[in-house]
Amino acid sequence: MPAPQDCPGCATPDLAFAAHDHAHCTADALARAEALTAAAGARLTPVRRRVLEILLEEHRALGAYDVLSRLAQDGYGNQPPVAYRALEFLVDQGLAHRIQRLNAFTACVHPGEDHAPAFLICRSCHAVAEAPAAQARAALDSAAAQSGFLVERATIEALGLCPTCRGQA
Amino acid sequence: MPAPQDCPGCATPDLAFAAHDHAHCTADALARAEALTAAAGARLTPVRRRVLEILLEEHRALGAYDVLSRLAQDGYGNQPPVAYRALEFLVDQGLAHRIQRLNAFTACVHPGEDHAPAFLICRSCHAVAEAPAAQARAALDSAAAQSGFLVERATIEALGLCPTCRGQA
DNA sequence: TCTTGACCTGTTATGATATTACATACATAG
DNA sequence: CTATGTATGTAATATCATAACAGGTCAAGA
Repeated sequence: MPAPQDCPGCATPDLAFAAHDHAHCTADALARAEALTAAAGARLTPVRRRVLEILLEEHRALGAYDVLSRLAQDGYGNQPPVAYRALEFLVDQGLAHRIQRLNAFTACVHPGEDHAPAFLICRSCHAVAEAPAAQARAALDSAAAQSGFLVERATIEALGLCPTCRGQA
Repeated sequence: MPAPQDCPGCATPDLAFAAHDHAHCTADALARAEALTAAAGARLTPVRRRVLEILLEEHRALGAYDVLSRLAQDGYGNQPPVAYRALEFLVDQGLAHRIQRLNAFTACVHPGEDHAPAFLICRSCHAVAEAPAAQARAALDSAAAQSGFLVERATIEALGLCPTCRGQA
């Protein structure tokens, strides 16, 4: 088995959007997933493994219900928790990412001004502040440019503790 | 009316989480909203104005249904589109932000490694790449630190065009 | 004045995403 | 072999979001 860096695939930023031996990356990733879960004392069961395969097969983000319908085709349970639980496991194990939203709105504190906001969301009191993120945005633009990707809109959110709640903890 | 920078409130990053004359910021923001919508030839109708007030009153992000239930208390319609439409208007006018996520999952391309991913999501072909965003993350951390906010988890997403789709456009 | 057309609001219905609660199966330590 | 913890299956329901259409308001122009 080649070392990870030998795989000329998805994990290499410049090649992420380019054609590459995707089957190779997939096999490689599955093998590493087996090793990592074993090392963590967790079990990469058939459903979980299949969900990871499904995610790896696609070069895009899948909704939980997309995953679920593919699982159902393979004879697994087709109720939402089946997919959500396997996905949660993979995220916990660092094998997948959840691209998430808050489903919420805040008033803009800089209306009428051109600005690149980042949102600081306190997980304790749920306060939200809008911080200036021009630098972070610039860094993102330049990282994207490495892959030839053109950023049109960016979402930068931080979940953590506000000063007040930090003081109380 | 004081100039915006005279308002010692929400819009000042260092003070965003600190105690301040919030009523002042609110009044100020509403006045500016009136001016901005008028200048844009748009109408800040009672529902829309009320929704902005509701968002401004809270120092946190509200779900559309939260907004809706407060609207209903004031005698406005209590069907989801009432809130969604007003919120959409405010976002279009730059008076509010929508904090959103994709509700989707991708396989991690760097499992087992400590990394700060940014997601590059092509709006045309829906491909998703995971780009290294250590710099953007560092910039975010430092912007947050200005307000005394401690970042635990960050979500950095870019919506735009991948190289392939750019070529086709 | 009347009409027209643009835009705003309300309502019904439905789609899409996510979780709770509980029942069953299964692996493995003792 | 059995008890325990963990994984999976299922039903029901909660939460978030949009499509489609009906009616109201208001201002510009005939």
